[in-house]
Amino acid sequence: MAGAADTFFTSVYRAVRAIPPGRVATYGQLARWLGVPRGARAVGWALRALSPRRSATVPWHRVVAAGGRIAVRPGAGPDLQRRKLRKEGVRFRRGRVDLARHGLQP
DNA sequence: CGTATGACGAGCC
DNA sequence: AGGCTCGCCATAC
Repeated sequence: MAGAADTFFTSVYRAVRAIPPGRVATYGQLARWLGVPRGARAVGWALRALSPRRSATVPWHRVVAAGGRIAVRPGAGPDLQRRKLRKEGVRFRRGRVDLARHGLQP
């Protein structure tokens, strides 16, 4: 059912939207969902391409790097993302998300 | 169509 | 533990 409009990017956004509040997913995990086990970087590329307007409709802050680390993004520090997650009740452990507690499959 | 890019990940030192 | 290198993938040019 993947039409021309249903690109990899679109799939990524849809997957990210499926992440429930208070939980997080890693880039690699999302890549697996999309059927591309080693496409973590591609997922990152998709989120990077997210326009400010679009980012308002995609819970990008629920996507973290392996080990619960906050990936370094261009033009913005990790503070914003940490704040958003914290607001959803996500706990941090030495600056990293506690995946055991907030991961998709706890 | 070949090269470069990047919000990654795993391995190695 | 912390930092560097290499591999992978989907776009951009």
